[in-house]
Amino acid sequence: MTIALDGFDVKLLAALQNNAALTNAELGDVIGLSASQVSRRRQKLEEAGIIRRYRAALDPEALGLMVTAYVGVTLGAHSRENARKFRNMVTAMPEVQEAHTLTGDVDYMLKIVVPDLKALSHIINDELLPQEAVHHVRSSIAMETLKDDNLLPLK
Amino acid sequence: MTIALDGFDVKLLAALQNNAALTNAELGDVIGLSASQVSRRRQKLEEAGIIRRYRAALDPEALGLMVTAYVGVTLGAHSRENARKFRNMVTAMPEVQEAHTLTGDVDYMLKIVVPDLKALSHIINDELLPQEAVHHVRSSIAMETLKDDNLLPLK
DNA sequence: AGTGAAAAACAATGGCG
DNA sequence: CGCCATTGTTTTTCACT
Repeated sequence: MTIALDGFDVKLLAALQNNAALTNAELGDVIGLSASQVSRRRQKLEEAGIIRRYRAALDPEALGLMVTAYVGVTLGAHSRENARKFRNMVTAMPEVQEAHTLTGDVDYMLKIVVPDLKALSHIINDELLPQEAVHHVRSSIAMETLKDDNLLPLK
Repeated sequence: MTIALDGFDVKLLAALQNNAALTNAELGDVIGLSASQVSRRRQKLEEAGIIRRYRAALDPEALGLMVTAYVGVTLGAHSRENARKFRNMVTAMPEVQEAHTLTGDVDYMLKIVVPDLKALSHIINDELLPQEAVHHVRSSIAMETLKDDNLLPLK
């Protein structure tokens, strides 16, 4: 399942994560390859799972999603069962964009996107805090987003 | 530039952010519309900027990017010029996936993806801290990522 | 606002150098 | 890996409701 990537592959991946709407011929122009070779390499990269999926990136504000927040969650009683329930819950919540366990004094960091502060308050007070495992929640609201492209750095 | 979205549009956007590789005919099956209507609506949504771009989502680990970190940055001397330089710098850094100004005691939160801890250390010590505006940096490393799909919640 | 069919563009494959 | 030709799909446009 693993694969050796050469310079063409890396360039192709970089181009595709920037703009997956390019045709194989256009991609070929950018990276210096023929369209048919681009097609073959793409298939390999998709099969190998290096390209996970293709996605449309949407404008949150145009969809009324005005609030992005980072929510740090500290768990209290570290029972396996409660922790498991908490993890299942955040994974299933559509407002949770990202969820990671972190080093440091906060157990989990959630990135949450919602229409307004009322919706954020609802999530914190009515969904997160009632969980048995949750001891403490601390939210910070993004006032300004300088960058949010989530483009991986490819050399 | 603004547009009225009906139920078809919302379903179409939801389907496209999940999987932009679907053909218009497949999308039509999912949302209950003919391929030609899907094509017309897509064009509208693209022109209106609601669909910002199409992207390939890549597997970070397959590309050797093993470390995700959240770095909170506190600025010291709040001179406009130093803050501007800081903002330009983080915006230009490819390792910075996201950068937001936050409410609370941390001025900026950066999501950073790098190959290893050495690269993270380099960014913090040799790029961030030498900036005049930067007073304090605190990094937390993601030990486990439960969710990282960045799919917007569409009702 | 929608369908269905035609025309144009594109992707994917195979053969050859 | 480039180039070319072929085939099948897909997108887009058009006529019509």
